[in-house]
Amino acid sequence: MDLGKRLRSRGYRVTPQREVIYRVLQENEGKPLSLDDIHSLACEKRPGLGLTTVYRTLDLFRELEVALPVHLHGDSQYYEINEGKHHHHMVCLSCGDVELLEACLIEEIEDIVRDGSDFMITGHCMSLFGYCPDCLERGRGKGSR
Amino acid sequence: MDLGKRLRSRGYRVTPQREVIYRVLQENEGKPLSLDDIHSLACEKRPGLGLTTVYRTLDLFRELEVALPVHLHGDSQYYEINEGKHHHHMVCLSCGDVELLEACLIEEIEDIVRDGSDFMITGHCMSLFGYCPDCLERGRGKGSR
DNA sequence: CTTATTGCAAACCATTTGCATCCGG
DNA sequence: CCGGATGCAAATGGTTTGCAATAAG
Repeated sequence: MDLGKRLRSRGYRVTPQREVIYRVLQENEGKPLSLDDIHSLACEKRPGLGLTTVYRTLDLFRELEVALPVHLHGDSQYYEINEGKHHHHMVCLSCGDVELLEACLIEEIEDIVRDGSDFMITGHCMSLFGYCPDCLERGRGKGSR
Repeated sequence: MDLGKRLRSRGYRVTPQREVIYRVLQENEGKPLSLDDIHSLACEKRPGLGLTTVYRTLDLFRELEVALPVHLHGDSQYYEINEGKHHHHMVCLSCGDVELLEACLIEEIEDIVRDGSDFMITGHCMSLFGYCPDCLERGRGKGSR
């Protein structure tokens, strides 16, 4: 599970940029990061690291399944480190906070699909939207946009 | 449930462009369309209809909940008409075909969330990925990208 | 008539590409 | 050394904005 091995075994090189970006993902396990987030955080550790490198490194990490793309509401792409623990996300519509949800009903869903169609399911994505406890408490539960 | 009423009651005007775009969505119920899809189809009915108008009209339709944004794999935004029938999608990774899935386990998921967190769930999205019966038959079930 | 709507062209901006330089192995 | 990786600058392409002309009510 060490980055160097994973890179070398596929013929890729181990560079400080890749290590820094990996570290950023590791240190934010459970918190999906946008490419800009990753860039800023990586720049703190290695000033001058180019945004282009972040884009290219995340394409690579996704290919190697070192990182997983996360689909949240909105346009921008988020990533998080792949620790092999499947989970979903709950996104607060008020503050944008993301909470993890370890439960997953994919097996039940696959059963339903199997009974109703010949589709072969190989993957899925799911996100929940709502309001986090903090925002509910502060009365930002509904009206807010 | 007529478009004219829905528009006028909110102070918007009924234009041929909006009617054409609405008709395109109606005629493709169950098939998520990209903005370009909508534009091409709308242009068949009304040549010269601008792409900008498609963007603006879908923002409006989304606001009025006449259309719903659909999150599939990939980058582009898809839309489908909102007929009030909640459902999800199964996307074929080989041919891109989209099949509807009327089943939804949101209530079960909400139960799980309620037991494990104080998050208040108000919405969700889910998509399944895999291979459609046709592609499986043609042996495009796995290896293909 | 009044003003929302449209369509065009220009502006925007996130992402990608080309390329000279750099550096991992 | 050699070829992959990086960072910059330029190109790209989808989406948005400004604005004059058009048309809904």
